[in-house]
Amino acid sequence: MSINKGFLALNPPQRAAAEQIYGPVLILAGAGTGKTRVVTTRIAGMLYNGIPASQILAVTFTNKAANEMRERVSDMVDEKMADDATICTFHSLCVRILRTCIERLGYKKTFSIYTAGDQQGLLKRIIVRKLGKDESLDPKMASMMISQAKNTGQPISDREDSLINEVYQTYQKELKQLNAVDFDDLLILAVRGLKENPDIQKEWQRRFRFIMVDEFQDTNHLQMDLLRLLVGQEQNICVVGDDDQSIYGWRGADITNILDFERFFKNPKVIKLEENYRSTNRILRLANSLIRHNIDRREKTLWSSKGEGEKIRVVSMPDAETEAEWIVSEILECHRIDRRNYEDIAIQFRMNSQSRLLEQTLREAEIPYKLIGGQSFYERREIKDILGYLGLFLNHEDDVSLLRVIATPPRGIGQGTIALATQFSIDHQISVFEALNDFEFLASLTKRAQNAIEEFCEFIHRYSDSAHTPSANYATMTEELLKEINYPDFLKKNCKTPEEVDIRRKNVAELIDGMHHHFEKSKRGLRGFLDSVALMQDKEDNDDSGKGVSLITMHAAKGLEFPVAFIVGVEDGVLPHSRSIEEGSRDEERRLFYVGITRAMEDLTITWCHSRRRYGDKLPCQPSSFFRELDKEELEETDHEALANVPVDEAVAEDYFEQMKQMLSG
DNA sequence: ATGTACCTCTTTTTT
DNA sequence: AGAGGTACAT
Repeated sequence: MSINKGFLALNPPQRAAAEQIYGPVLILAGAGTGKTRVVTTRIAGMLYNGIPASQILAVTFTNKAANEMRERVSDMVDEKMADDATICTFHSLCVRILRTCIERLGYKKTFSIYTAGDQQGLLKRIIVRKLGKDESLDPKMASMMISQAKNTGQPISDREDSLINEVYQTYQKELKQLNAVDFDDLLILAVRGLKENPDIQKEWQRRFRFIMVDEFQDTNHLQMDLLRLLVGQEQNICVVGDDDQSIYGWRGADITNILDFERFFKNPKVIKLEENYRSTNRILRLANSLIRHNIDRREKTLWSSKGEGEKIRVVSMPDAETEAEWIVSEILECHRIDRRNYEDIAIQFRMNSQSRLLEQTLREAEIPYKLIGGQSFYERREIKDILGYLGLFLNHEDDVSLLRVIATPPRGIGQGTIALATQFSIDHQISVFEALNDFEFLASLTKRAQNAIEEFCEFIHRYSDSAHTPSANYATMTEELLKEINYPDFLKKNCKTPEEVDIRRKNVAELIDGMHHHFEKSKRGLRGFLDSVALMQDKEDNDDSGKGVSLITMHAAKGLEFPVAFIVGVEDGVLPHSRSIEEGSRDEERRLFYVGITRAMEDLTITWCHSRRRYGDKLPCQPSSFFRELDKEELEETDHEALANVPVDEAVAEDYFEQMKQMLSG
């Protein structure tokens, strides 16, 4: 699309938002109101008007969103014109800042980025060391509390001598010794780097004259600090968001950033986008009726010119098994009769564990599906193993990676030896790798263990050398590495089924492919590859490129749209989730449901179950209390019993006949 | 050092 | 019901 056509395609408020490039701008963009179109047209327009791309910064939350934005901008202007614009996530922006100035904060330039998995591994070790085997503190819980403390700047506990506080202190100290930072540190350190070094701050301020932020309702306190440090005198900041879609409060997102935007940036131009281009009016009215029950919000009323549409079906089910089977039969009918593509259909749920049953049922019906979210590609064991090796090559202080790979595959260094090395490293305040290279430590071991360790160290040193050579092809190096440690055999041994071997092999091959690709495309070397991998929490390469029905959490569905949508398991305790009720975040659950509803373009079906398996046994359920808040006018409520007694639809029968004929003639 | 059998805990949501 | 971790046996 050309830039002129781009502007012509915008409605008046959208165009106003795209044309206002100076001063603070707040765009309140309701669901489906074309905010991405506005942002991309805005950037393209700036480029077209001669603003150098290098002065433009657009920040998103996911890599997927960043890539999409870059592509759409490129489509509108001359190729290459957009190349110099910085379009990236908050976290990768911070990495870019830190790779140039982290030494001023007392870290080494070679620092590693720890993912959630690495972080929990470290926390677990600390907790076990402090409390012995019967740890009474869940590492996951600890990581959440630490993240909370880091993001809000509040103390982690009201008591300074509390266990969690001690764990937190130790964790932070050890991270630094490991020459590693976690996700939250990326933000904290970048903010500190800018705050404490006015020269650096000036440099980045000068660099980005125009700043844009997508999904602004998801920003937390630190991200706001970062933005305020980056925005220069001219105050050219434009944020886009929807307070009604703020669903990441549990991760520290601060909804007041958008509700009180004026407090941070004076006299902003506020533009509301309320024309929805996605859904029928029935769907929008249903969504409006629900979200009205939230008090603290910027009033918006979505409308569309898409007509009324069908009523929203609410169906009650005896149990989740029946629910899955019924939805599958609906999907089949939708595909065969209405000639819908499977890609047009999504099943949304509150928690990932709900997907299992749906997956199984879809598989049995031979309907293709893609599971979006779930375990990230980079969290898979085989991938973590390989990345562990590579991370260790670049950062010998990275104990977490070392401990991960030292016995993977086993090489004659057993648990006992590893425990001794860890203890020695703690006693002498050195890394485990240094301990393994320490003469005094080696002398305390059996000859056999000494040999195994010596061989391991030689191996690490050898690969570290080539890993540090910038011109060396790290993809090829990794292939050699895998051959040398005989990883394929190790994989085969550790898989239960041949299919599993196949999947894991494919994953490894995909990783290597990715490395080759990165090596040819990017100049940032192995470190750059590992950085981008660590920040690739979202799963864009994963599954959403495939074909089929989408299985997706409502969180992951934000920003997507589907002609036909199902929301399953809408019961008290699931949506709203029981944990959220305890935490008093019912409003956020309501917004989550709102997000789910507004994904639907034409057809929306909501189901709930009278009973559901939990931890193995069946428990009775109540329909979600949110049903009371929905406008009954837009609903068509039935239960499964009633539906099951309806005779086979004539159209269905006809379709089967048609299929038979095709089979016979084909 | 590796494999097996039992035991535990799990279910929010994820950059 | 399933996964992952631990303990014990080989």
